[in-house]
Amino acid sequence: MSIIARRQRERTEMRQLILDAARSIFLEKGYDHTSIRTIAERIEYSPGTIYLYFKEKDDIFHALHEEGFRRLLESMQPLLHVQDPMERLKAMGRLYLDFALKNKDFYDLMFIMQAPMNMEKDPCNWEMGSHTLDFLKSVIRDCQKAGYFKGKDAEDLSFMVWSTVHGMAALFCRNRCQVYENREALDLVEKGFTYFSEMLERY
Amino acid sequence: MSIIARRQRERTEMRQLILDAARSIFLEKGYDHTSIRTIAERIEYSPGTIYLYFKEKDDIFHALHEEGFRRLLESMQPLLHVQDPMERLKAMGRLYLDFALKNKDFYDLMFIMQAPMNMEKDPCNWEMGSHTLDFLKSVIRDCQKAGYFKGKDAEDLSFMVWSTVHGMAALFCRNRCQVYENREALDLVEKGFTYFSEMLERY
DNA sequence: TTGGAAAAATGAACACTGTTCATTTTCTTT
DNA sequence: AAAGAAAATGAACAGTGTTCATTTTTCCAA
Repeated sequence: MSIIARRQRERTEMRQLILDAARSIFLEKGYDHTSIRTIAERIEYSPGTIYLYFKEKDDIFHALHEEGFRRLLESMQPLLHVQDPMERLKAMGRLYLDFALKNKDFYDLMFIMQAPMNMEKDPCNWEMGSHTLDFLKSVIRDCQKAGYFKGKDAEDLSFMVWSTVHGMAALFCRNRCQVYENREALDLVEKGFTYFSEMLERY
Repeated sequence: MSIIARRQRERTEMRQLILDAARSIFLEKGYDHTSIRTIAERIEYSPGTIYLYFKEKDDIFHALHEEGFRRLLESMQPLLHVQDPMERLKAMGRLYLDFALKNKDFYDLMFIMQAPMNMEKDPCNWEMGSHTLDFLKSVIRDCQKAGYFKGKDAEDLSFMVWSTVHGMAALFCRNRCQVYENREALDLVEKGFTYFSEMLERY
């Protein structure tokens, strides 16, 4: 019996080996400019071997997509210690932006990259995404119970809030902040989010 | 003399022929999945011919990038007839979003795609982009003169406003609205923008 | 310990990509 | 019609994702 167990273990180890190499190269060169051959070379295996562990290149992408969502969820943990709903909402925005700025390439992978966005193939991540979104909606509803956002629809509001932080993250990730000459991108995001927080609080 | 003139004319006609074909295929299959050979085949020329009119594939991208910015600027024309600054700001957001939703692929090309974002190569579009941004800032300053956004920095505010509409457009373009199951993406954007407009007005 | 089955890894091959360039075709002028 | 210039060609190169017949390694029973 122990042999099957070892086989299984070695299999997941090999998968992880590929994923680690792939992530490192993706984050360096981008998804499109990373070839299977390069990944294979990095781990000192032949290109064909990769296909024994992943059906296609997209599968590697999806595995990393999943890792990104796990990291995002983890980074949201501090929210559990914030009681006041509006403070919690603002903290959530901050943590989300922090994640994006500090994990630029993971963020790109998760929310910007043009990848096969089909629920069939990536049910786990859709679930994690949905959970995060559900959490956002519930925080917004808590705010409403506390007197904010009277008469607004929580779902529509959640989309607007998400759009704003995503917008900043996306402009940052794809270097569009450069149109603001002589301005530090990080500073723009910082100030922009501060204003948005104030707006939310007064809405 | 007339022959040189015709030569010149034929040259720009050929460029346009290539651009039209390229745009049509880009918008259908996306930049990465459009090959030079496909474009050549569409216009019934050999692949090599393309390279007599464009140094490389990226050059075609940049030409379309420019066309996109021309279209965006054009679609902003109605703003000249809106006097009230806050109405003008809201109208600007609407027109921007309309442009993004109706020209999904142009928008993607202009604001999302990971393309060589270097000012040296694309000075014209950086200029157009800067102008659009300058206009946004000036509208915001007009709002401030009318009593809105007291004590805020116009540039930082412009970044926040841009981020929000861009965020919606980007989530739309890259199919991330799908996490909202049973919701029409266009409806989310519509409601989201309405809320954002209200927030702006009260800020 | 050895034979053979099963699992794992290989790398050549296929059809595709962007790009280059010697060759051929077409046009223009003398 | 001949010579020269401009335009178009398509084969070739080095790269891509992916497949699969072949080889190597691992395993267990005899």
